[in-house]
Amino acid sequence: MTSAAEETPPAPTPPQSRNHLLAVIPASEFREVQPHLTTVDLRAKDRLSEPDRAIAAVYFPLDAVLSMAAIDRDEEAVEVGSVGCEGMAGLAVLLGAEQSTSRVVVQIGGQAERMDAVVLQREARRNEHFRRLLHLYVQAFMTQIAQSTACNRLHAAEQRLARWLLICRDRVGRDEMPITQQTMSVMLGVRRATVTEAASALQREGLIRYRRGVVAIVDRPGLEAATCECYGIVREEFDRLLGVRVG
Amino acid sequence: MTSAAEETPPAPTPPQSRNHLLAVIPASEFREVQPHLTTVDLRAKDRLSEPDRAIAAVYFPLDAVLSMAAIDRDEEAVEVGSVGCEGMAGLAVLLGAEQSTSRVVVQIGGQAERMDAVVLQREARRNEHFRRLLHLYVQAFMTQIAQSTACNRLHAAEQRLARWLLICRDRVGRDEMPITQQTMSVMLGVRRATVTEAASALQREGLIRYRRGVVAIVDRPGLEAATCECYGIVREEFDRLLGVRVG
DNA sequence: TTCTCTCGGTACGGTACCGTACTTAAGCAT
DNA sequence: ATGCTTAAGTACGGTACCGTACCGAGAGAA
Repeated sequence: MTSAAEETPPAPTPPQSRNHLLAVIPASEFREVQPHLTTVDLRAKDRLSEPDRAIAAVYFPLDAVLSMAAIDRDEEAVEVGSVGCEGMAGLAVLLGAEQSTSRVVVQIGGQAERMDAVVLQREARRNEHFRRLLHLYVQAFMTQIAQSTACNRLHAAEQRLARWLLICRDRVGRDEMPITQQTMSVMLGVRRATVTEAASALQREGLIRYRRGVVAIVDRPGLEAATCECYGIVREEFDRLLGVRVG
Repeated sequence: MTSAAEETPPAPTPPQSRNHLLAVIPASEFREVQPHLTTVDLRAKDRLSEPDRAIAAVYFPLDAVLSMAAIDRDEEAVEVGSVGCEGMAGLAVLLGAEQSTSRVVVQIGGQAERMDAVVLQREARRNEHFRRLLHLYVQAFMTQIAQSTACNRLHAAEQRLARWLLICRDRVGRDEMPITQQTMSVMLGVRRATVTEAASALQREGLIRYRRGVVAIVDRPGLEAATCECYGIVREEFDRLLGVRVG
């Protein structure tokens, strides 16, 4: 979205999709997949799949951000990974499982392409590039979860909040994000009061700015310096595997 | 290993392999895969793959237990998942990535079947059941990591130690395990002193017994009651996906 | 306007850890 | 036996969280 479209020469072709996975498969395969995609509007807090219930469809976010969360039986949830325009939610379907133990919720509302679960399985079988790309995404997503496992054990709340904000920013593609401290506290697995303390520290350092229900990143390099290496490790791995140039 | 083998009728056929993934694929496919397997002896602390280095081979443990660990750049490691006779180490290869950001170390020495990385890719392509099974294992392994992400955030060291011991026991198939508190502290991402405290609490409660370098589970149901639900959630998911009846 | 609801700031005691460091003891080799 | 190496127990002050609770303020609705 450049502000002066007529100055820059037109891109060779406009991307097939705002979702990166759909954008980079060959045009011939995209044409096979496209008829099975439905663009849907997702609202924050919508639940797209529940633990131990069949997954009806997979989602390729365009500008929505989804969150995969593991839950305790008392509904206590912690985010294990997030999905934006770089990926797809519903990997269990791809891997031949019809359900998973985690929940997918919409974290930031927006659009996504929806595809029926059985259609995904069929298309992944038929289209080699699509299948390969999705498999690489599985590996990238595992990297994300694995790093969070370590991060949750080793790093302080302020660092993890900084990481979470950076990840979210990359997914959503904007510096300003509609999100409450309550939501962040659930994602990070800490008290809301801890988020307040960490967020006000980051604001005091001039890295973010926030008001009721909205957080904005004002100094991205500074925020990257304030977070742990987990952010960079995962980001580089996404880049290496998928060539995603997010953010 | 029953003590009176002559009393029980012989099993219909002896299993193809002590590794569950290799055991349950059809005989015809196993015959294709078998020539590419090499049984190797692994010693504790051996490293089978390193972050950001090409993965040369995948491993199907027979009685060894492997550990996948995410690492901080200061060599600080935390376990993100473990692999025993129910699984395979080297999933990145299966998914088309030639490396991953984590390290695989031998946690408990023993035997494993080794298969060349490129051979695995070829065999997975050729043998449908093998491929499907491995994909289900990827999903199960992701579940394991995801649950650890939450567990590391929500549960106390004593519960997590109990869970770790149960998982390890299931993998190794024996109640007595050669493992030091130092090792456990790294796996759990806590101080050794914290492991000492948690382990002596479990011993005081009569759930485990240990001496220098060896831990034994003496009351498995009790230990299951002492751990968090994460253990059961992951175990049930392995069972559901792979029909693994471990332990 | 005012009402209501949700969001964010703050406080207070409690605790489960942490880093560090020293001691004791087990197992092994000489 | 003797020593050496490594595992495990213990201690002590410090801190980053926790649970809970209350309060003020922003924002949309009446």
